Amino acid sequence: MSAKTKRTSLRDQAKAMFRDAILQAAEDVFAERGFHTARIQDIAKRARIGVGTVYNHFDQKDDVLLALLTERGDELKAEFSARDDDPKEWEPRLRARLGRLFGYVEQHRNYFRVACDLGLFGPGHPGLPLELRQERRARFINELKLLIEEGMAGGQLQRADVARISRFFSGAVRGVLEGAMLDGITDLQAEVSQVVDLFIRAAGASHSKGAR
Amino acid sequence: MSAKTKRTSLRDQAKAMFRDAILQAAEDVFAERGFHTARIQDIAKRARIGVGTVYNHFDQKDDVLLALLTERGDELKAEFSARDDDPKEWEPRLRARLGRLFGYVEQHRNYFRVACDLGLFGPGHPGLPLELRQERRARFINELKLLIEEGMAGGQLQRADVARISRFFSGAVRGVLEGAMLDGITDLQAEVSQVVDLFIRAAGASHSKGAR
Amino acid sequence: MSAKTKRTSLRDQAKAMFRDAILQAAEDVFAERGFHTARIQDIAKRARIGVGTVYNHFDQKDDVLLALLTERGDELKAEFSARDDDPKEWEPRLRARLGRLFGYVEQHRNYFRVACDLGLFGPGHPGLPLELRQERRARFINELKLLIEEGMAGGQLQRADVARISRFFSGAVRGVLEGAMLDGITDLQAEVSQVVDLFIRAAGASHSKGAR
Amino acid sequence: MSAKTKRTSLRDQAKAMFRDAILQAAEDVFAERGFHTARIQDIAKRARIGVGTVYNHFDQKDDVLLALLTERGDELKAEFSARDDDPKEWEPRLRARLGRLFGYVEQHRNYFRVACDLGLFGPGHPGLPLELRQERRARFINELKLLIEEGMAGGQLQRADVARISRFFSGAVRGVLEGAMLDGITDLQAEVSQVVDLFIRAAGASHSKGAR
DNA sequence: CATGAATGAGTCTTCATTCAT
DNA sequence: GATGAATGAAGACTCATTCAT
Repeated sequence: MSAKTKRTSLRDQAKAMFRDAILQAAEDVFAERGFHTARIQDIAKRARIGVGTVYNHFDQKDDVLLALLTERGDELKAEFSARDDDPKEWEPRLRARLGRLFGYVEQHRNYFRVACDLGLFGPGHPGLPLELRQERRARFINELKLLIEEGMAGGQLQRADVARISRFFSGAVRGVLEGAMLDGITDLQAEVSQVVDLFIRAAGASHSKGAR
Repeated sequence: MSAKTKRTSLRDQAKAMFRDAILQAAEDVFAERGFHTARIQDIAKRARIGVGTVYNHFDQKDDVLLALLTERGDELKAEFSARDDDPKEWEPRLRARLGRLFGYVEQHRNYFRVACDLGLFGPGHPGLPLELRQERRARFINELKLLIEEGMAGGQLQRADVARISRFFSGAVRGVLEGAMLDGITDLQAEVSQVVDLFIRAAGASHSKGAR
Repeated sequence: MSAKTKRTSLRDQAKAMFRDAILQAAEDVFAERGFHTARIQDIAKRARIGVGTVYNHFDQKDDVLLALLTERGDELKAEFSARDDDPKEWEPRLRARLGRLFGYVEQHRNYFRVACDLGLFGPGHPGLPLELRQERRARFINELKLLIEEGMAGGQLQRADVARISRFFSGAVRGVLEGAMLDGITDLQAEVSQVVDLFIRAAGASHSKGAR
Repeated sequence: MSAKTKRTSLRDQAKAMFRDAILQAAEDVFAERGFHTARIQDIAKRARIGVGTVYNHFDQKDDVLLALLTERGDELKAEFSARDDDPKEWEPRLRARLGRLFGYVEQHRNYFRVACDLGLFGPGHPGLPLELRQERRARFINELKLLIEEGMAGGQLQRADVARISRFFSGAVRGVLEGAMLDGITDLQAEVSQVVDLFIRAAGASHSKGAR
């Protein structure tokens, strides 16, 4: 049984390796050429495998993108999610969580470019499964809304329309990340504190400002 | 000669009408289906003309997009540009200019969606003429940078890294516009004042805050 | 209006010519290589047109076959159908109708081969729309059954299980046609009388035999 | 040596079992989906083995079909062939031999469908090795021709063009078998006597008819 | 020898572009 | 200049075949 288990395990490992290689290659190719312009052949070549192999792991081109957005998106969300060892105070917690988010983006720039293009923040490129586009955006924005609501409930942020604030803030985050990468800035971490500072001053409660 | 001039003029008018119809149709179709997914035939059908006619006015599909982004982009930029009758004070001037920007977007939602997708703010969808993407973004961002620099020079904004601030602010503007449209908000004008308020509080000089 | 009518008519004519050329080419190519082995490219080349043109007239490969079987099948059935100037007597009528059928097959050998392959008589090649296969066969067999029933009602044929007789006879007809063509016989018409003679002797009423 | 012989024998048995399972699966799958539409994978799955195993027993897909047609065809021919204990009289002998043929078809319906499709009687589906198609047909038709010639020589059948008669009769046999199966008739044996009766009346010598 | 994942040649189908009317 | 059918290059996807385990 041990032998069989081991063999199966090896197969699964190999399978996972191919799958990962495909996703990694897709990440790069999609980022470079865009989803529609990218050819399966390009992905296969980048992954140093045959075209058919891609189809052994994914039913269609769309599914490669879907898997990429879903899996990397899960990781991204996991980074941004609250953790037990996060600071108790709201503002430091925001800094910590956003720091992890920026860190993940720094490590997965190509995924981030693709995800932005495909609707992580905004409406996303049409001509793609609508449900996918909406679900992607909702997950990130909702997480952000909850965080903002916490801030308002805790008195760190002024009471205001949460949807409005989160549109403003999520946009700012996107602008900072995309802009920084476009401007050739490599240390995204360094941008975190500025974004948080600006946001706190923008939406923070008055006494918070007075404290400065 | 007068007759000839007149006839030529009529021809030009007719020509311009076709051209406009094509651009309008392209705007709608690109917004609905995305540039790559949209077919020339779709645009022609929407414009109620033949495919060949599109090619009488544009050399290739890319050029339709190029013209759309260039011409609507010029209009957008014109709206956002400073005007003689703008308020002299910096903050009211920002409100006025941003108000016109939001107004234009409200009137040309489809163009805005396409432009966002193609690089008005960010890197834009790859697989398109790079020069176009960069030029688009640059024009808007530069205008914004100038405005921000004015604010810093005039003391209305804290001295800071202009590029950073403009990445933050341009992103926020995009987030508010795209988000509001996604959330079904029809009166974009109503969002202007909130965006400016948040921005002023975020980046404004201390006495500015105190003044509130 | 006349001009427009004329032009439309010309266009329609041209359209029909392309369509016919495609069907004719398909008939030949399908007969030579079989439906599955035939490539759209082969059909296009045989018709001296571009691949895309095939798709301007038919949605998919299947539809070319469908149109071929339907249209030629209609013609075939029309030949076999009763006509006003057919002899009143049953047996001469059978000879006349079968004669026309054989004549049509002689003129459209390739269609006949394809149709046989695809279910004119039998179950037809699987992997094709089932409804199509069944409908094709039914049309011919039903016509034959009616004719046989007439013969029984009129006393020219012995009373018997119509389905059985028609299976026997339709098979014989197929065997004679396919076999004759395989054996290199060019004058199919000459086979008609033998088939009818055999059939009459096989299934004819006793007095019919006695008459001989 | 005995041990080795035995072991080899077991191996051969096992090998034969795989081979048979593949042919049986192929028979079913080809009948259901048609040769071209059937995938090796389908056959392997139906045989509950791996794809590679199919290739351990057959060089290519074509060879599976070839073996199927050859081996089942041999069995079919063996059934139809004359046997020592066949009746001495020609007509009863025909009944006996055709009875065994129908019996074999009843037991191997799927093979029969495939064989019909691929040229047991007629030209068969093109796009396959021509030699195979012709050889298949020839074997059955020749056997039939010999039988018919015997009948003519013995005076049971009218003197006539053997090729013509055999085209008629082989077609009728095919029509009865395929038609009966299509019409859902399970007892093919019951059809034998009717086919023979019809054929004898059609082609039998006059006194033969009178004898009835 | 069984296995099934890897492979890439082969096809259908789409759609930007051309051009005769 | 408008039109829309013709065109063929390009790309997604399939599946027979190979081969490492």
